[in-house]
Amino acid sequence: MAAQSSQEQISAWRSFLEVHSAVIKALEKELIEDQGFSLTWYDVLTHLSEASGARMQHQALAESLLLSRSGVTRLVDRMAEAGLVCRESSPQDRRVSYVVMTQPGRDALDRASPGHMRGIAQHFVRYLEAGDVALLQGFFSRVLDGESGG
Amino acid sequence: MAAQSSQEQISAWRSFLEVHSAVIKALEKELIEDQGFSLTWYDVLTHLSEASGARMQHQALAESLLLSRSGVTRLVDRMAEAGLVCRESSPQDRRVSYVVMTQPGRDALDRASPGHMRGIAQHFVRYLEAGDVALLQGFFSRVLDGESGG
DNA sequence: GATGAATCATTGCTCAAGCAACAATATACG
DNA sequence: CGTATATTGTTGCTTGAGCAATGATTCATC
Repeated sequence: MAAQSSQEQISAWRSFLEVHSAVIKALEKELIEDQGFSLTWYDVLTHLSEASGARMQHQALAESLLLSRSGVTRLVDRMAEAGLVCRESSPQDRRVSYVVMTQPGRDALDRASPGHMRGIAQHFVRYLEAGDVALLQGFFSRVLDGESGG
Repeated sequence: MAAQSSQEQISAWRSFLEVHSAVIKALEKELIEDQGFSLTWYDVLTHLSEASGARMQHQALAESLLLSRSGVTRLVDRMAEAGLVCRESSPQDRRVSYVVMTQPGRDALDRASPGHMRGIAQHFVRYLEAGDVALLQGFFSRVLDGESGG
């Protein structure tokens, strides 16, 4: 690794940023045009749909979404007003309140999913060549392992 | 490519997002602690330092930074107030105003750069293994080529 | 040369997110 | 038990960004 040009590595980092920005903007635009909600909302619905009972604590949701707790509070406010989720307080611990996906939330996710998956395929996955996936996953895993622990 | 699991590809996309978030947050935190300004400011200074005459039109800066023009207007407002850049109107075309890096801006970039490069190395580059850079660059280039044109 | 269309930067407004402070509740420890 | 500490979600405040509308200027076409 030491022999590689630092220039190229920095350039890879910059490209990483550009790719992220370009792809995110394309996906967000499509999602909003098609379904009227943002990638963040989609993310919430996805995480809820994968959670047991379609419910998560605010805290856990914040960690999953890489958002602050206050951010999640307001995010859930908006999504609850739109009817996609609702809150339920826990009987065991009266501090916590769960975010629960409603049926309209499930419907919204089902409606949005195919198009969004197509978007990911079109703006990201289609540029992957044979072997890229494994290598990317390896790299990403190393980063996430390393960064989560410090 | 068609034979690859769609599941794995989506997973790669998700990891991409997580990596971006984790690394950006780490770098931003370090930069603010060390120098008191954000990644966006750093980006502005970098782009200016690479431009001929250390000057760019708002328009060009917006495109480079992948930001809106109004965003750039306010961004430059703040950076000008901090003394890192200043504006100069063009005599040829009186609509355009250039953003010019000041000496304090150059100094700030020089102070920030080594630490930031170290940060990129530590949070991103160090996880690259032999061959990763070329392959990543290939992939990123394909994405950027494809996405810029449509 | 004059008039309509396009381009550039700015401004008003809104929105989404973070931080710090807070209130309510739970846990630990004497 | 009772008190100190920690945790959970919320709120006030600030910040940074985008969209749409605006004003100033340039370009194009007649």
